[in-house]
Amino acid sequence: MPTLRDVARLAGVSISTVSHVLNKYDDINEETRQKVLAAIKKLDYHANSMARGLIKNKSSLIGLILFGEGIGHPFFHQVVRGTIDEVEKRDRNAILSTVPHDGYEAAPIFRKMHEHRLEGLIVLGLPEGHAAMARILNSKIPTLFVDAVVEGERIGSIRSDNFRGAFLATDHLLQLGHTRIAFVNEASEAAIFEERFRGYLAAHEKWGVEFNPALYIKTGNYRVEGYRAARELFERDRQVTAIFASSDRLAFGVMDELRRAGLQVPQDVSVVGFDDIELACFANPPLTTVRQNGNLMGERAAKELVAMLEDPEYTPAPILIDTELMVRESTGPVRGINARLSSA
Amino acid sequence: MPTLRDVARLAGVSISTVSHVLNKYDDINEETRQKVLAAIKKLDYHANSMARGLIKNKSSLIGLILFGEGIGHPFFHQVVRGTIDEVEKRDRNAILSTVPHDGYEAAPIFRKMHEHRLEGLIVLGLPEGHAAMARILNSKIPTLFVDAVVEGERIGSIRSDNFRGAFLATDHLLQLGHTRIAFVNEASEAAIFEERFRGYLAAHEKWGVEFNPALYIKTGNYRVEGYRAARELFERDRQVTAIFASSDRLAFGVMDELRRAGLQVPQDVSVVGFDDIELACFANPPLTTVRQNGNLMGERAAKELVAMLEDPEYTPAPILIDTELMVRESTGPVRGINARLSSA
DNA sequence: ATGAAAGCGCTAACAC
DNA sequence: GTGTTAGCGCTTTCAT
Repeated sequence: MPTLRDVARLAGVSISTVSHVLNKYDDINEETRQKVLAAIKKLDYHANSMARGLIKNKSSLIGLILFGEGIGHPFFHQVVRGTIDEVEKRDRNAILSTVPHDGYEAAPIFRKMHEHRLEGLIVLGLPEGHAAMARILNSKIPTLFVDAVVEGERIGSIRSDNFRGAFLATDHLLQLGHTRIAFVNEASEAAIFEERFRGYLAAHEKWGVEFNPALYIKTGNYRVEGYRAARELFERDRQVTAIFASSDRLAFGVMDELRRAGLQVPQDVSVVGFDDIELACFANPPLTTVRQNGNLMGERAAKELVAMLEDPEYTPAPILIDTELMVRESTGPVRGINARLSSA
Repeated sequence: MPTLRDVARLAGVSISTVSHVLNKYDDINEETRQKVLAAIKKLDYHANSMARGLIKNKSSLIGLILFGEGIGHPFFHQVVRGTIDEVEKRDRNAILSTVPHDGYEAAPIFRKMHEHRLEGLIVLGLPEGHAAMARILNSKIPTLFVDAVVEGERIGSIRSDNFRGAFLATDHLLQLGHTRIAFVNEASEAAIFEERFRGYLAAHEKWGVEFNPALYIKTGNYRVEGYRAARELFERDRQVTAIFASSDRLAFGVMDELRRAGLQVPQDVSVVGFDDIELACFANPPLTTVRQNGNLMGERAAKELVAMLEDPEYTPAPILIDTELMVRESTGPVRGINARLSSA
């Protein structure tokens, strides 16, 4: 690979002149500039970012750390895509790392994070209370957390308006006349699920419908767990007419069980999800769900992180991204299902 | 951030002694070594990989370039995950880049690839004949192509055994008594789709069933296109009893249309997909499909690429990953559907 | 407007 | 065993 020296030699100028041309200083004679440019082109010269980074003490590298399922989670890959594209636009690069599960040895990631002098971090899916949190905060690297509520200097966070999303979903069901609305929530300490629960509660309050604890189930985040949750639900209370799940995946699991039990959606039971993953509109029936704009979240995350990097004084306030209820065909007006259930 | 110098000063030794400790040379007195290690720990020292890379002329960075849908494609994120994990194990880092579509200005990516002195490239979803191919080959950077057949020095490629997968799928249908088996194939110049077509043909030949060109449809890679393809198929020939789609997504689209037309799967029409994405087993009915082991492909890709980086003489032969037919409930024995169709 | 030279943090060849 | 030193490719004063 050619170096500055080679370019300088070919152009018949000094090394620093070439550097000035490269860095667009305006103190170079146009003629000289052209000579240099020609040499650069001829040699197919590309500045060595390691040398540049070494002297400027900047790597231009941003770490994208995915905890848990990460990229496998249908919602996260929207975020990842949004992030990557934005990071690239801002002339930086994203280094991807995954921390599959809690027990996983995350130390190598932190080592690399320091060795490569990552300028900033974007963190997805970090479970509340995970040991990594302290290490990240401790690193003093500007970080943007997606879907986690963290505050601190040079720390940003972004999440959907989960409260409003869940409120909208529940309100929609109440409006359709449902009063026995179950909520299948992901059992995680993460604030976002707590927020969704509060939205569910708030809608009940608005309509003066009392919350029935038997209708609240906490579970995992896989489809089968939605399936099992629905089963347990019907064991607890056979009169449920609507189920709100805290993710589309869980909602699909719920529908699996409903189908197995011979119940029709939405005639017998209405179902609402959360996320609006690609599949939601292809489900049978198409799923009514709360849309999270993952791409936008990824973009904003990258944008705010880069803003922090470019202004050492800046710490963004927590960012809330609008959610939107997508009404499709898995929800309908309440209808008695008692007859069918008791004869089943 | 502390430097080698700081460590050396604190430990009361020279800079090169510290370097030797770091690089695990065995010519250091144990006592000295401990002093140095203590200083490193105390200062929380982390070697600067830019300085190291500069001198060693190695960035330890691998570019993961996603063309088209990339990460959004349900099959690719398995591959991405496999790649990332393996790359990390081998003490390198993956830089992610996306080239959303053909018209997209890919130049910045190539610039960065050179500036960061990427040691190797893993390329996913590069369409046949894309302009980027020449630039990649031209860069002389060792590259591993996933799902593309490319040969060249320091170039590797990996793909599923598409021929066998398609053969197995078609053979399965023929064995069930189907003879009018449509094939909905992604219309791409990519060799992998050609291979699947050949597998389809080969199974026909094995059973002495003649290929009917009217039953072969080329289309896009989105679900709606599977939907439309199925529609066109029935306009061409109402006696189709089985449909093989070149991706699960297309298969889902096909099933959408079947459902709309009031046809039962598999009683009226059998459907087989390709990929075995997470969703396949949750479809209704669960989809019979050809499994591609994306994770394994990602891992192998990373492994082979790193092998190339570590041995400058090595160029791997094209790699074929086994495919497997997952028989689920979307396929069943033939049954006449003529009656239903003509009365429809 | 251009060049000489110092030095970013590290490795490696060579002294001692 | 340990230290000295040159230099990786670049940016950046500071001269001229």
